Amino acid sequence: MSVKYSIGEFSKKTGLTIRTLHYYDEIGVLKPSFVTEKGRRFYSEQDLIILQKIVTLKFLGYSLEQIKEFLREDKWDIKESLTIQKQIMLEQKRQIEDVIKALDHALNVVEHHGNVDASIFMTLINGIQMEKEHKQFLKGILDEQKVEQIFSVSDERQREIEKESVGIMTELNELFGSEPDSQEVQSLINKLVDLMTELVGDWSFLEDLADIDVEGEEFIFPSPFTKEVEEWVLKGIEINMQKRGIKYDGSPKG
Amino acid sequence: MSVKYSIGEFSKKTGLTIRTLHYYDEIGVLKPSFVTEKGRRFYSEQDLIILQKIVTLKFLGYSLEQIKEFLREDKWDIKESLTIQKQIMLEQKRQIEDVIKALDHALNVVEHHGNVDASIFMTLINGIQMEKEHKQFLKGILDEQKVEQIFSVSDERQREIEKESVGIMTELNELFGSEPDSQEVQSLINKLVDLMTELVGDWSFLEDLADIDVEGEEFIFPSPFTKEVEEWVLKGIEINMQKRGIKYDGSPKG
DNA sequence: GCTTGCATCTTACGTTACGTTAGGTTTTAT
DNA sequence: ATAAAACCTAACGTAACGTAAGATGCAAGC
Repeated sequence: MSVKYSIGEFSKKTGLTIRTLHYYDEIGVLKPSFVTEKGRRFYSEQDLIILQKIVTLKFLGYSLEQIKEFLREDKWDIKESLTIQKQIMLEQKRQIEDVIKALDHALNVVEHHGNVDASIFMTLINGIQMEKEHKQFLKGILDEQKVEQIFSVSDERQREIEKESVGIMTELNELFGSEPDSQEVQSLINKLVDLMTELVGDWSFLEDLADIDVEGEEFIFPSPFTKEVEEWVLKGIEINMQKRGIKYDGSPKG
Repeated sequence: MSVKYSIGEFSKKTGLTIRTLHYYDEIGVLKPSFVTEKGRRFYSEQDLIILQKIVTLKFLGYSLEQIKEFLREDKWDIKESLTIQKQIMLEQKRQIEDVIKALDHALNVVEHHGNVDASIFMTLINGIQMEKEHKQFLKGILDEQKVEQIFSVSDERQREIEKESVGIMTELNELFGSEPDSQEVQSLINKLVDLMTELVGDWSFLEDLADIDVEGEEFIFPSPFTKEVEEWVLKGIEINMQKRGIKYDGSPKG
């Protein structure tokens, strides 16, 4: 037989570590075609071919357990298997793209503002993170057209809004303690409400939302402010809404 | 204090399992703000906010160990951290895209031919998998322009070539045993050589390659045939080359 | 006060694909 | 013969939990 390679040679030839070859032997995905009485492993040309398959299938994202089965019976439905695998990979890609988008927007803000308050930062990321689920969630409540309209703002504009919003929130944070109906605070809140309005169309759907019983699922919207600052800001928003002639009850639901 | 939630309630509110909360407590990333003498955990509103951060940072792909540090000192350089993270995610995305491309091409072939011989299949995937490294490798040997020219074939055409090649390889496999210089075999080999020539421009670079000492790194090109079939096919190629008036020595290098 | 039942606790092993010592044996080279 | 490589097995470590198993705790009904 052609038991050509010691494990060291085989390792160099394949680029896999000796430990990996030991492991493959152990779990039975590739046992060397010859083992001496004293336990030394020797691999053949045929083993090289099998390993080639293993490496290739690993590249496609299959687990060693799956690969083991594939090698056992070469009757596996390649087409179905590939299709499933592609679906899995596409899903992973989508997730990564979401993450990259969030990182991108976050960087956009950070590059403009320098280091930002952690809570505000988290709110920003969360908004992006939740966009899809949020959208899906709203589609179950409102009509689809409206939801699409709400989220119709361009990516570029969204970045703008994010930057400005973060700036305003930061300023609000710093103004905490002053009068909620002061000129300065009201001006900021005005801008913030305008920005949010641009982002979500109008806020009337919030009233629809209020009717829905979300059963402790308030975890969806984290606040960018501490408890006290939030109450203070809410007071400011209430005043602002009254000035605009819109009823808005910011008090917590009993 | 506001020790509002038992672990069960907290679990429902956050969507994380009790086990996960136990684990976060264990590794110190989130310890409940109150624990009874008998060990019962109770979480506060503040804990909710911290957990919100944890979940958000996890979404961005950070490890719990990193998150722990981030939470400890809120002086972390957000910008640098985000930039690094983005690079990591982009790299992951690239890798997944390579896999998807390979799966895609493979499916393209399988859908056209039905289940294909495993070895041929592996060769196909491997060609795609290795494309980048291969390209990089060749750039170290040949001039860049030539390398680019070699890989200039369109994606669509590449799929065509792959389908046809697989078909020919399959037929060759079935014809094994007949005379290498028969009309049928030579016709197939002719087509195969033509296809390969289209894919890689011309083969003259193979001669340049022969001068390079690759030191046991032949693992790069797996064969789509078994040992015997390969020898038989090589004989056919040799004959074909002679007919074309090109010297080609398919015999193994001593 | 007692039992039932649910909530919660700790302990600890399983998962994936190896990396990394540690300590002993075998083969090869001098 | 002896030293240096090469190789062996055994076993723990990794990340982020899932999944029992078995022991307590606690509120409610009898």
